[in-house]
Amino acid sequence: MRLSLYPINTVKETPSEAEVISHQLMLRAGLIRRLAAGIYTWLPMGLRALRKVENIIREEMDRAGALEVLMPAVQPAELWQESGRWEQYGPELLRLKDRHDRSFVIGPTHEEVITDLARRELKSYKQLPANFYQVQTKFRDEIRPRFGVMRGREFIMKDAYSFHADQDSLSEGYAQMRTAYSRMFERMQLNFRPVRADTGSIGGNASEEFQVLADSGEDAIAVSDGDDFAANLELAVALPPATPRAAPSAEQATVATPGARTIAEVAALLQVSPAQCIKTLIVDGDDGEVVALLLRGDHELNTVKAQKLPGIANPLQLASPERVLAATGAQPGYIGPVGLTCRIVADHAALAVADFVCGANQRDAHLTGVNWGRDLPEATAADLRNVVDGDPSPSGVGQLRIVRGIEVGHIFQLGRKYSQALKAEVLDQGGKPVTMFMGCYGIGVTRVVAAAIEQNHDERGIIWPDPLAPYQVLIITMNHSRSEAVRNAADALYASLGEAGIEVLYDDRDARPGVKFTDAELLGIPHCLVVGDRGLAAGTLEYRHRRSGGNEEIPADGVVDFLRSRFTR
RNA sequence: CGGGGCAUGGCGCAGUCUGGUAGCGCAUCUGGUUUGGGACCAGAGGGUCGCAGGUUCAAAUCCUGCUGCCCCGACCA
Repeated sequence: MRLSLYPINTVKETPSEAEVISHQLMLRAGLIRRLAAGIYTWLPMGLRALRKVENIIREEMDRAGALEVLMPAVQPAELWQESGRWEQYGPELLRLKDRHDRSFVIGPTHEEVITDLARRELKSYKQLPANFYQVQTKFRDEIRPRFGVMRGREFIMKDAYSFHADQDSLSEGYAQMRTAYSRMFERMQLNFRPVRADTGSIGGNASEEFQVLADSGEDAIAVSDGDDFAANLELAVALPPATPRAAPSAEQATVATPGARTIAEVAALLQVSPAQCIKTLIVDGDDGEVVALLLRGDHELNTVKAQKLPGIANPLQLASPERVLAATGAQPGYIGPVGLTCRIVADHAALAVADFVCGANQRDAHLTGVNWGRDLPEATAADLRNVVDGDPSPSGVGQLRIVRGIEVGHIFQLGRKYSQALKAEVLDQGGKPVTMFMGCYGIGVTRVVAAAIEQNHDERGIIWPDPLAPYQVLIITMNHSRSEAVRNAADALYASLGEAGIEVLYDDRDARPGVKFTDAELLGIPHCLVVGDRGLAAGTLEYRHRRSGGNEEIPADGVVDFLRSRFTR
């Protein structure tokens, strides 16, 4: 591809709408353009990168034995009514009517369609297991699309669905997909982690997210620095402290703390660390009563964990101030566990504090020197908090670090939720109908491109990993219009690299060197060859490596072999 | 959906408070000089100032309504 024939310009100014780096660079480098909120056109340069991602995914899906299909984006409402999601899905599901007033949806996902296909086509256990996938445009009417293509409303997803006669086969298929996913992201040279995830409302036995690590990521994940353990923050287990609680050394006392309601205020006023305080949260129980949840002052409640406790309302709901007053005799800010009559559940860490500070259950007062067992009964222990940096890893090896990630893939075992709703059955060996087990495996293809940039850039622009680069090599000419020798040499080089099967972008514009170098860095093509009169005289070319910034003179003969030795794929 | 903000040429912005008929940088086009890190000179084109009403002799500017977009929050197989 000759840049002189490429009509789309790069841009110096950062468009004001772009907040994250990948979005800024994608606009500036001319990979995408916005059409409406969360809806983007992929320009040629961006599309080539997108195709690279798609093709790696296809190759690995095929290798894992999956079969590509293409399902419709527009789906009849009846299928969604049959699965129950017509009611459940909410406004994120884009609904529309055709001219006959029949209801349709623009598919945000394809469980219904694929399950419908499976129940029509799959009749016998002998046809199982089967795995169908597609690379296709989805639409989800996100509340707040943002970060460009990272969280768009329309996006391209690879979604795969596997069908099995029993749970064992599903587990096996799931494991295969897990392997395939790891291979894909490794081939893309992304720094990623498979992360244990909450199965959420969908249920099922196992679920993992594939997270590309990046500071701008929307998800917090806990990773061990000692092994490959990684879990979504919602799910990461906080182990009970290894050291036993210290013996009481202070007497319980009531102190006046007028106006101090938060842990930070109380700790500052009393000159203690937040870790010496215990905070008490009153939430609704599932029986009309309230429950007190206790956390160490420096810890945060993990709502997913709390919600799973028996006796707690789901979804988790903080009790109203009136109910708090009725249950404790005090207002939020001055509540403590001493003397409470409601059920009390304490985080392991909260139970490990001696001589702690807590609310006194009366206005403008707190208690100090409080001790479990002596001043109040030992409470029920549970894991209630978010893990924090430095917590021991649940895997038993290493400490946890909290990092941020971009969820690019999600695999999970659906079980029979959809196959039951849509009656997708096959006959087993005994000729009896059995409901199929399903697995579901997604990758946000468009999001992967943004994530790759998020992880691979510098202040000058994109640094494509070799396998994702729109082009492998960029040729830049110096003095293009004036030097016939340069032009001829570069044309010949362009032709020969092309013949060698290398994907080449050729900057043959009549532009100043600075313009070309700056664009080269913005576009991020990994390998660059500079053709100029200087080198031609000596029979050399200048080779530049985008990532390392390296710069070397190489013999013009044997460029192809030289480049191949530098490709990292 | 709640809170905040923005809307002026392709992009980034000024002008709005204090009404007087639109400007800067980048980009684009023409000619010339330049050419190994975003050149310079001269010239040119391009905007019903988001839309609709209203006030006024006069509205980008004041008032009302609407629309779109951005940010924060709630939400997110």
